[in-house]
Amino acid sequence: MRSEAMSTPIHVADIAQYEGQEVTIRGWVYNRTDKGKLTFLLVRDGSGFAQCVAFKGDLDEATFDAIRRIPQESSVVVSGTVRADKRAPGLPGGYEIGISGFEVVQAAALDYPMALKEHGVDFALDNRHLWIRMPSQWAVLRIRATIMRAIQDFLDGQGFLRVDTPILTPAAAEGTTTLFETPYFDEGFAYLSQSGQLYNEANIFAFGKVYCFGPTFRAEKSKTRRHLTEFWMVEPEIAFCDLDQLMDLEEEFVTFIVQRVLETNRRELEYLGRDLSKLEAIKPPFPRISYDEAVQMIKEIQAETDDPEKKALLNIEWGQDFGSPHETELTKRFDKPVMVYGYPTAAKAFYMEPWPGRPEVCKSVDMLAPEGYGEIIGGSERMSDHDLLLQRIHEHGLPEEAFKWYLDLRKYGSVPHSGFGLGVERTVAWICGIEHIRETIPYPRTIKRVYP
RNA sequence: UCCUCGGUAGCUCAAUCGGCAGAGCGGGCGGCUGUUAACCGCUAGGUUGCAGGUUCGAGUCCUGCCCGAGGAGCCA
Repeated sequence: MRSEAMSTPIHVADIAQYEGQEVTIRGWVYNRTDKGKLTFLLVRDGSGFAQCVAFKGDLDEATFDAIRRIPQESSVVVSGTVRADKRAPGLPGGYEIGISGFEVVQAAALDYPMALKEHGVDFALDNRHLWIRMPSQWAVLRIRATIMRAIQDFLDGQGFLRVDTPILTPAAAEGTTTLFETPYFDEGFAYLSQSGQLYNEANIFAFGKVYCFGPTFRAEKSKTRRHLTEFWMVEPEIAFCDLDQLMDLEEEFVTFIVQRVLETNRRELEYLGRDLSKLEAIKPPFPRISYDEAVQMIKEIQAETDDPEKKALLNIEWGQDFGSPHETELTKRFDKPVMVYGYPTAAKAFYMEPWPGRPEVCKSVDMLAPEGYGEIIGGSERMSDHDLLLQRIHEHGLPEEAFKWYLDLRKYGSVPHSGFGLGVERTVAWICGIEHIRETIPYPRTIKRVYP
């Protein structure tokens, strides 16, 4: 056995740079295949997966025997010579290590529960702490990290200042959604934030362009593949910005994120089987259609549908918000995210600016991802007039006292301003092309799950 | 909260009309120099979600309950 000190410690991701050299990797045995006098170990080290090959004739008996018996997921230190071989699986793959030295850090217990095949969702999630070792989950979470980074790089590069907003907040800001409640000393109760937007609006008057980026909580009993009770949202807010400028920003932002993932994680996308051409097509301009046009399109789609069940689901009258079936059918007509603007005022939050000359419509915009992934962005131009905002607060039955500071923003130098929120997990699901949003966050929280 | 589907070995699933509880993977033992979730032989492994009921006999039929899934509503 050659001394480990003689070989270079490397990360599997860089394996191609070391062809012909003696190297050492430290990691875990993802899979083992025995073949007579030959044993293949697929070893992962966090940066990638590399095949290591042991040939009985090259090793002393004790070492070969140790390799042959090493249980799946054991932690190991492997040294050997890197060689190119087209047959070698792995990520990146195409290179393998001919084993000359082998050291066991810990032999894993034999009852490792994750098989190298499909698992039911419930079992996989019960074992999420182990599931993340699988290459599919590893790929998704690496792409998620790229997206988190791209979000910050884009906004920082555009002159936005990250200003953090509180997670513990006073009573419901919008009064529409159910919030998680927690006892708060002598103050009664505090609530986990569902949005940093109202604080962002205060922050732009100090910093111009800001964003907040953090976890968000919704206590709604939503049981779908698009919902989590804890999810991440980035919310930019911009002073002196109208709805058109907001849509310009949104499409540049989403394009930047998608292109960054294509540059950084091509390998991961390919492993996931993502159709890269669909992502490469994501470039401005994105289609922009009014709510009025969208309703018209949905009615046309409904008329063309033969399936009576689908026909019923697509029922819509002007004034109603879109449900998931409407969004799905609408986005199937486009190969880029589509921006739907000008929703009915009654269907949206109280703080949205009315459409000039059409008070029944407001200056809101939702961005719907293609391929049926649904809404990834909700945004609007915010109401800038103090008296109208106060009227809306009353109309919505909201406590004026709680909004005193928010109304102040319209007293001391009010300006037209706009902002939006982008849901990170839905964006990850769309870019990765995966079905369940719960695979896009390391430890998903749903109505039925807070473990592990 | 409502609708639909599901719960059988550690995992993924099968079990015909109500008639002996099965397979593959994973584990153990053995074989094979190129495996890609290898393959071949042998082997261990069961409170069929829970509680009742019908029946000579229930994984299967009936009643109630528990748990899970994804869809509606709500939203990102």
